[in-house]
Amino acid sequence: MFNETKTHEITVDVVILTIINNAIQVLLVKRLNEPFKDKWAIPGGYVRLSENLDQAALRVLKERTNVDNIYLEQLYTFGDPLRHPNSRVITCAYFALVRAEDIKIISSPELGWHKVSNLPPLAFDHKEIIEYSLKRTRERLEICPVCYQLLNEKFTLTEMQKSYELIMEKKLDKRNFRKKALATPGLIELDEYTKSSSKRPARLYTFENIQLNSKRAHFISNKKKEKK
Amino acid sequence: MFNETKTHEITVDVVILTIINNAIQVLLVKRLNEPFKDKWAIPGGYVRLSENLDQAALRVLKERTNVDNIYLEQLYTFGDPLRHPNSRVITCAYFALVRAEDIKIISSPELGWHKVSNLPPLAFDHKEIIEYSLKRTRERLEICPVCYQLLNEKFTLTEMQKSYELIMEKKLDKRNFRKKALATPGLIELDEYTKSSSKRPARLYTFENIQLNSKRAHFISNKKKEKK
DNA sequence: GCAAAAGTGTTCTGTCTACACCCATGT
DNA sequence: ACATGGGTGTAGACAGAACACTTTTGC
Repeated sequence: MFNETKTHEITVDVVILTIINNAIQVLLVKRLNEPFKDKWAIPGGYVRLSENLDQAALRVLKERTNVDNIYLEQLYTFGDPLRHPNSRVITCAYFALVRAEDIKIISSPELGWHKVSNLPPLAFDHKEIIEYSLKRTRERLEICPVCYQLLNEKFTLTEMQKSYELIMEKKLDKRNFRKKALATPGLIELDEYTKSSSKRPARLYTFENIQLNSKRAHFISNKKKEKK
Repeated sequence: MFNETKTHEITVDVVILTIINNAIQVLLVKRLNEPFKDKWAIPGGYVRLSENLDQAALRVLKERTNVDNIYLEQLYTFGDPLRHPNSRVITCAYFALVRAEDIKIISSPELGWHKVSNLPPLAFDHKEIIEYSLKRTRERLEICPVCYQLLNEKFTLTEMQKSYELIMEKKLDKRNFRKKALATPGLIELDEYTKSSSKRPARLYTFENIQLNSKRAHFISNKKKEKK
C-alpha cells in the first residue's frame, strides 16, 4: 500500500478572476504540450517541498500576474485518478480575486483573460474547477463584500452593483442595493466624483483596508451591526 | 523543480463526529509508533492510486466504523512543510457526521471517542483540523439541518435542540426553536412517542431520506419556503 | 401531589422587497 | 433642450427575538 502512493504528484492551480468590460473573466494559459496540447488551462504548478499550499498558490499567482496583496482562498482539492491522463496528479485548487487595474498582462496567444460565460476548450477538469470557484465566490459575496477585491480602489456604487449582479447572476434593485451597500462596514464615502463620463458625475467610494491574508476563514461574517 | 515534488505523500484524514452523552465526540486512534508515539490522531490513510479522494475518505471511515451512508464532506487540505516532522505529507482532511447508534466500536485503549471539549494530546496538526471541522459543521448547520446525521433515526425535538446547542455553542429558546424546526423541509412528525423516560412522553420525529453523497455542495441551501 | 420534561402564542423589531420620480451633466 | 446615468424614500411582508405558563407522566 505504501509504495502505491509513491507516484502521486501534487500541484496547485489558481483560478484568477477579475472584471473587465463588464464581464467576469478568468486568466488562462494555453498548453503547449501534451496532454491537452492547445487547450486552455488555469495557471498552476507543482508544490515545492519548502512551501506550504498557500505559499505555492501565491507564488503561482505572482508568477503570472505580479500581484500579491489580493484575495486568495483555498477552494477544493481535486483528486480523481483519471483527471490527468498520464499520471496521478492531485491538485489543490485556489481562487483569487484581483483588480484589473493592478495587473499588467501582456496579452499573448498563450496567456489571457477569457469571459467565464464563454470559455474556450479547457484541459483536465478545469472547467469544473472554474465553475466551482464562481459558486464559492457567490457564497462569499453573500457574507461579505469580497467584490471590492475586483473593483478598482475607488469605485462608484453603480460599479459595485454591477459586480454584484455579475457574480450573483441576477439583477438587483438600485435603491435597495444602495441602502445595503451604504450600511456595509468598511465602506468609505469619498469627496470625489467621476469626471470622464459624459453624464452626471458619480460619487466615489473605497473600502478601508481590511487585512487580507490567504488563511481560510478570513472575512468572518461580521453581520452583527452595532446599534446606532 | 520537478523532482522536488517526488517525495510528497498524500493522505486523507477523517474527523468523525458524533454525539454521545450530550457531548460532541470525535473518534481518535492512539499512535503506536513515532512520530508522536502515544499521542492521539484522527483516523487517516494514504490515498491509493486507484481511488479518488472521496473514496479514500469513505474507505478510512468504513475501516474504522463500518458505516458508509453518512454525511461526509471534504474539509480542507493541510500542507505545511513542517506538519509532519519526518517527511512531507500533505493531508486532505474530511469530516463525517455519524449516528452513535449506527456504530459499534469496541472501545479499546487505542481507539475511542473523545469529547471535543476535552481533547487528549494530539499528533501533528490534528487539533487544528478538529477545530476547523467544528467550525464547518456550525456553518453547515446554519444552512441546513445536518444535525439529523448525528441524531438517531427517530428523535425528539428536544434532542434536536440539544444537538443544535452543542454545535452552535449557545442556548436556544425552546419555543422559537420548535417553531423553526417544525418548518424545516423534510422533517416528518411521527405518531410515536418516547416511553422509557420517567417523564411526560415526547413525540418522535424523523427526516425523510435526503439523498446523501459526499460530493461538495450537497445540502444546497433550500431556504426558499413554498408559500402556504 | 410533586418533580421533571413536554408542549404551546403573541408581540415587537429589524430586515428585505417592491416600486417611480427628480437631478446633474455633456452634447 | 434632451439624453444619459446618478441619486433618493416609503409602505408592506416576513423572519427572528423575547418572554411564562399549562400538561403529562412516573414516582
